[in-house]
Amino acid sequence: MGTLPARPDSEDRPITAPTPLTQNRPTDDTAAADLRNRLFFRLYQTANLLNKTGTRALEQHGVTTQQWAILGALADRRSSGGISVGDLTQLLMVSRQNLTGVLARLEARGLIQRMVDEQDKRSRVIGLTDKGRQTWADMQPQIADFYSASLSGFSSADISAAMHYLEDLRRNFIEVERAQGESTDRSAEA
Amino acid sequence: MGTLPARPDSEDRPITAPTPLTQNRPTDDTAAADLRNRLFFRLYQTANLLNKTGTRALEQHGVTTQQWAILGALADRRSSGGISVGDLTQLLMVSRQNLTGVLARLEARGLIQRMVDEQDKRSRVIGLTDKGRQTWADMQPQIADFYSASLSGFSSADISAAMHYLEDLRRNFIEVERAQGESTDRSAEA
DNA sequence: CTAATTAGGTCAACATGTTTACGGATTATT
DNA sequence: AATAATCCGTAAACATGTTGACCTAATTAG
Repeated sequence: MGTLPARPDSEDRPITAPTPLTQNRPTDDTAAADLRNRLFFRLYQTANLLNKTGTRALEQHGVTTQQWAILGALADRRSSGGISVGDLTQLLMVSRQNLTGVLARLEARGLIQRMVDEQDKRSRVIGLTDKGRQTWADMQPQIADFYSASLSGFSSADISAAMHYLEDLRRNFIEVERAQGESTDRSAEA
Repeated sequence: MGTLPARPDSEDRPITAPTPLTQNRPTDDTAAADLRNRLFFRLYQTANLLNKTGTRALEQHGVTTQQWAILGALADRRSSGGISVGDLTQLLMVSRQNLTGVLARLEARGLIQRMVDEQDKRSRVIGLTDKGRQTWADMQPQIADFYSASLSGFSSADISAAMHYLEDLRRNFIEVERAQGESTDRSAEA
């Protein structure tokens, strides 16, 4: 490692430089930009780690974080009747094409099943199989351990506050996504 | 710990068909488990959206969020002499093999260059090319717009607090990762 | 009853991430 | 000097994400 900069350790510093465009003007502007840079970089890093450590925590069940999220959604009481693919894409914030692949893998393993919705025969209702329910139950100890380890030092208030910030961020992202879709004219209808 | 199934969402209803679920009164345990579930699910959703909207925001530059992160790290003043691949993997929290691919793409586009470190000839020093510096400069307006839109409604204190929570979470994840590596004995190191 | 819309599947191309494994060069250790 | 450890590239297999395009079936709007 040696003398090269960029130390992710302890009290690390900004990752991206304050925009060189604004030149050296150590005003509130550059400080604010720096703060924003760090926030998004933290989000990027933390998300990478969530997938890595989360998948490894459930390694013995052969379930990735994405599959974990899907199984969790299906295990929810409110999903007892099953969830349509469309609702799932909106819930997980991923594309339909991507979800098809993950669902195919889960179906191949016998954890979920696809049934035609009798109300709307275009729609497929995704639901847990008995094996899927069993797998979900088996996962709980590892999930609990993962939560405890990952939230070490977090009080209930901390968790609540963190979730609140993430929720606001998510909501803004959704708005950004909507605006981007508009400019590119993807689903112009309103 | 909680033994009830996860509920990725509690506020956004539009998940599935109307399924009234006025059931047993939630104890503190289930409420705590619910809170944790939602936090991690929010993180998962938000990360998905960050990559999606972030990449699209920089679409005109053909730069993804990952490349964005790398260019930002290289543009940092502390990286003026370049960054080693090893430092980059630690900074971005991704594997070396993954980084090789992304760096190859950036190098093919002429945005970065790899040089042999004269101090340690095993090490490659990654640095921005002039074209990379120019691209980074060109990206700044879109980055600023993206930040503004994504952080709409966030005060400086909010950003700071959100970053703090993400940092704590990240630190815990790193600890989890270390523990996982120990148990599986991947990189046995003290 | 046509016509448009919607719900999903599928296929393809691509970028990103993981893992295991091997190899080559260099540096550090004994 | 021989051995070990480190840095990095490469390869393969896999899961995950994106986009675009095309297709089928079913529902809905005219």
